[in-house]
Order: sequence, then C-alpha cells, then structure tokens
Amino acid sequence: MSDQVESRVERKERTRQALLEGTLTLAAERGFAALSLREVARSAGIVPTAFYRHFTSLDELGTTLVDESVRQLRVALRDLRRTPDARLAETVRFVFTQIAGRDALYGFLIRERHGGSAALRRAISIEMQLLTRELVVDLSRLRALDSWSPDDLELAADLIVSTVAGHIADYVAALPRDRPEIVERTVSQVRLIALGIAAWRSTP
Amino acid sequence: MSDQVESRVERKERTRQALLEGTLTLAAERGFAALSLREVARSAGIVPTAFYRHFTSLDELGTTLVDESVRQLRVALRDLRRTPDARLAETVRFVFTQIAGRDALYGFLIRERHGGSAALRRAISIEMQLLTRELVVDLSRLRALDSWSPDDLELAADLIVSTVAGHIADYVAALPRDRPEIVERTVSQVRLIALGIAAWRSTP
DNA sequence: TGTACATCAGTGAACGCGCGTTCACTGATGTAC
DNA sequence: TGTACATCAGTGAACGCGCGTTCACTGATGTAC
Repeated sequence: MSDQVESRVERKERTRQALLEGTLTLAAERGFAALSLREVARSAGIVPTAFYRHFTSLDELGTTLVDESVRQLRVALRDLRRTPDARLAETVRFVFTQIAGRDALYGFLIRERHGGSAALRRAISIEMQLLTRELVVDLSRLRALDSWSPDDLELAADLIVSTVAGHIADYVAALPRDRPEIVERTVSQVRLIALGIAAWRSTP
Repeated sequence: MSDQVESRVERKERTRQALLEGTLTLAAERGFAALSLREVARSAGIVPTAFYRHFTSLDELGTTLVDESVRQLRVALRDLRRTPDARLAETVRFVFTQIAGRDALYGFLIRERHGGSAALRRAISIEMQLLTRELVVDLSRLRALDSWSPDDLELAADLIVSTVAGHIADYVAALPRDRPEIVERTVSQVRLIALGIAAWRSTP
C-alpha cells in the first residue's frame, strides 16, 4: 500500500479529474447545457462550494474539456504523421482507434460543436480549422496534388474532416457491435472522395 | 379592419405558433436543453400554466418542431424532384434557398441532431435516414449509376446528405455576407463527390 | 526529531430566486333553443 | 333576435424543490525554525 500516502496536490488533482469525468458522463446523457454545478460537484463526491476550488464556473470546466480532447487528438495525429507512408484508409482507421477508449470525451466535442454555449462553439470551431489546416499541409505533400491551388486543397481537406467528424458522432453513439461497420463506411467514403480528388484536375 | 373578429380557434393557433417561434428564438441562443417552460411561455406572452393548453411538456413541443422542420424540407425536395432534369449543383443551391428564410428552424434541427434529448435525437436520425433513402432512389435513376449495388448507392447518398447537412450548420450560424461562399463551397464539394462516384466503378 | 504556524481542499448553513406543476377561477366566445 | 348555458384559453396564488453563490468554519497537510 505504497499509495496510502498521497500529497495534498495529488488529492486535489484527483478531485479535479473526477469533476471532468463526471461532467463527461452526465453530459453524455443530457448535454452539457442542461447540467448544474451542484450535480457535477455531486458526481465528483464533493460539496457544491468546493467546486470553486477547481473552476470558476461550469463554462470554464467546459472549455477545459474542449481543450483537452482536441489536444489529445492532435497529438495522436502528429504521431501518425511520423509514419511517412500512411495511406488514407489507415489514417481513418487510426483516428477511430484513438476515439474508441475515449467515447465520452469525443462525444462531448461532437455534441457541443453545434449545441453548446457560444464560448464552447467558438473554441471547437477554431480547433477544427486548425485540424483542417494540418490536413491541407499533409495533402499538399502528395505528388498527385502538386499543381493544386491552396483553395482546392482546403476544399478537399474540409470535406474529409467533416465527413470523418460526422461519422465520429455516429460512432460514439453506436453500440460496440455496430462500430466496425461505421469505420468501414467512413473508409469507403473517404476513398470515394480521394477518387474525386484524382479526377478533379480534368475539370475546369 | 376585417380581422378584428377572430375566432377562439384562430386565437389559440396564434398562441401556439408564438410558443413554437419563441422556442426557436430562445433555443438559437442557448440550445433547447437549457430552456425552461416558464421562459418559453413568457416569450409567447402567456402565463406558465397556459402552456399546458397547447403541449403536455417542453419535450412534446420539441418533437413538434422537429416534425415540422423535416416535413417542410421534404415537401420542398419533392417539389424539386418534379423538375426532372435538375442537376446536382442546382439541387444543392435550391436546398439552401429553402433554408434561407427559416434559419431558426433548420438551426434547431442541426443543433438537436446530436445535442438534444434522446427523444429528439431519435426523431431527427429517423428523418435523416428517410431523406437519404429518397436520395438513393434519385441516384438510382441516373443512367451512369445503373449497375451500382444498393450498398454503393446508399454510401454515396449518405456522403452527400451528411456533407450538405454539415454545411447547413455553418450556413445558419454565418453572417449573411458569408453565406454565398458557403453555398458555393458545398456545391464544389458535392461536385467532387460526384466525380468520385463516376470513378468508383473502375476500382474493386 | 519536535513544535508552532500557515495553507487550503473540502464543509455546512444560509440566502434569494426561478423552476414545474396543482388548483380554483374568470370572462370572452360559441351553441342550443 | 334574445336568453340561458357550455366551453375553454388564459389567469394568479400557492407549493415544494434544486439552483448558484456568500460566508465563516474545520482539520489534515505542509513548512519554518
């Protein structure tokens, strides 16, 4: 029982994580906007007033969740990019494996993208633009797209990101047995888009 | 002043519409889940208890809004289908003109698609499946796709519907001056998908 | 190592407020004769 | 047309409840000497 000694800082961090986790669980059922500070505190096993030791408001907790989930995804994608010859299908499948263990976090992101407070919506929209821009860079490295204009690249990247994002929404809401089908459907659709990209040059 | 005489039925209908409109306006700011029965009643100029003369609960009002918005869109698309040679670009532009005057209604639909109560989510998801199925029928009439399997048709229809739906979300949230750009971007992306569809046959 | 003091995560009482829902009601509109 | 009665959308008081936030507090952990 070496962990019986726990510093004050460690305890505080544990409560903080309990607040974040509890919020994700509760928000999965009814949406973040419908939550109260009191029930979030209750879910973490603390009294309402102790909430203020960790966040100044529920909204601050919400933006923390957005930051954290996006940061995680971006780090994961950066790792993927180190594998230089990753094909599109692999990339898509990889994204879903990243999501698999973190349903609640990514579900939160998808839901609050349109449904949440103005502050949350803005935060998420900015992050998704950054993500698209990174994909633009990736696409521009492909030899086949050498001669594309930045606008065209951005168009294609945007389509891919929003297609994958849309299926993530279905994925986190689906039963485990339906999930592989969603992944394969996404792969097929991205492949369809890739074919369109290849054919794009021949039209004005 | 011929409308100074107004029947009891007409009055009731007017209040009902005020409740629906008020809910759309309020939900646009903070999401449907965050609304209270009392503020919705207030927005329609009635006392809270009079709300129950029109709906048994806020959730019932919500599903009414879903039904109504989807019904409108479907009627509009059916009209479009009567124009036999409509091209994809025209269809997409038409969908946006339908949405233009009804921001709040379609915004509600997009937001509650993932964010709302379980009942609302289910209602919207069913409607979107129906919409996709109608598009499958449309696509199957195209000579170029004659030999496609039902699964492939469904895949393509699903991709188109979710792409357009995603941009509707941006459209209703955008300032009027940014809207034409969103429409053209959607048209381009659907065109990209169409090119992919055309190329699909040549791959296994 | 022991003592005296500081820090601070979490407590619990209290507040005023808006909530959903009940209930008996009002009074204008509608209907039967 | 006039009268007597029925309907029913909207009213207003009342209820118990959970809310966010304030405040003074407790007591274990951490630090200085």
